[in-house]
Amino acid sequence: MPVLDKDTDEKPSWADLVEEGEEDHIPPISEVLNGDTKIVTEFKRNEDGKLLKIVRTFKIEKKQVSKTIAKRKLWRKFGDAKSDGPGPNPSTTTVTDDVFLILTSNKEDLQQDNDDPLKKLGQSTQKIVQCRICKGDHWTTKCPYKDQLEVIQAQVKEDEAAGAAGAAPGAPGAAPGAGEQPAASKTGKYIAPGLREGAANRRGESMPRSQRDESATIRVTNLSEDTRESDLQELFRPFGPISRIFLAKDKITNQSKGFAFINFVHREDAARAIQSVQGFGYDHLILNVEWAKPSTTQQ
DNA sequence: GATGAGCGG
Repeated sequence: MPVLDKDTDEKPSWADLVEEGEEDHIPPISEVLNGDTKIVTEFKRNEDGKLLKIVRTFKIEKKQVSKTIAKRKLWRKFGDAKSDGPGPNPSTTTVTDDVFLILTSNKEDLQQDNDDPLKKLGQSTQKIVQCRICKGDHWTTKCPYKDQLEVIQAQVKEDEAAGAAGAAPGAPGAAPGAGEQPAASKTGKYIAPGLREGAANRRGESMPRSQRDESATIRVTNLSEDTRESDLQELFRPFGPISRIFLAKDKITNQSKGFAFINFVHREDAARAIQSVQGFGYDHLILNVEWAKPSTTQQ
């Protein structure tokens, strides 16, 4: 900018004045290129006023520098480095190794990511999920053997409790980590106590179904769009304790879909609710209430 | 006229 240039030319900064005063007879820093070596010669005055010549030799690695970056060498320096020559001043600047950024969104990388799973699947379009129980291609929670697993877990828990109480003579695996190995079959595969030969079938004895009890769930349809969960709560509370209310809503718009599920604690209460609220006029609409079918994901 | 959502790995 011409205006700035004028200013700086006419009124050098205090720092520059001091520098100039000190440097009156000091030759400027110079760089000489000699093949792949750069020799930088600098003169300095030490504390005693003696002139020192500092020669630094740099080995230049041949690199491809883009034109845009090379142009920066021509930029006018400012501040304390105003009088420095082009390029980095070795007395104030350390040039380190290049740091390369690894861009993970690289197209090639993405391509590779796509390739790998395909290889794994052996060109099939199979789902990638694998059941931990039976190795089938469904989630573990959807496994047909899941109930059995529940029994195993329940049995293990029971045994742990029995062992901790110090009772139950002959109960194996008193506590995990007690140095005792769990009982193993001839094949070395672990078999839960409840499933071992001679064990009584105690399926479902101690553990309640992990799934929500849907036997006391009713479905309410023909709700007006501005019905809220709290409204349903008020409407059905008189019949008995409610464990859950689900009002179907559009995930994105949050708009009510006009039907809801009410989980009562007691099935009798649910039955009475159906009896009473069925055909009930609510918000200019007539409600429809009936037993809910188990949800799609219920087993 | 509509039978929920989302969690894992």
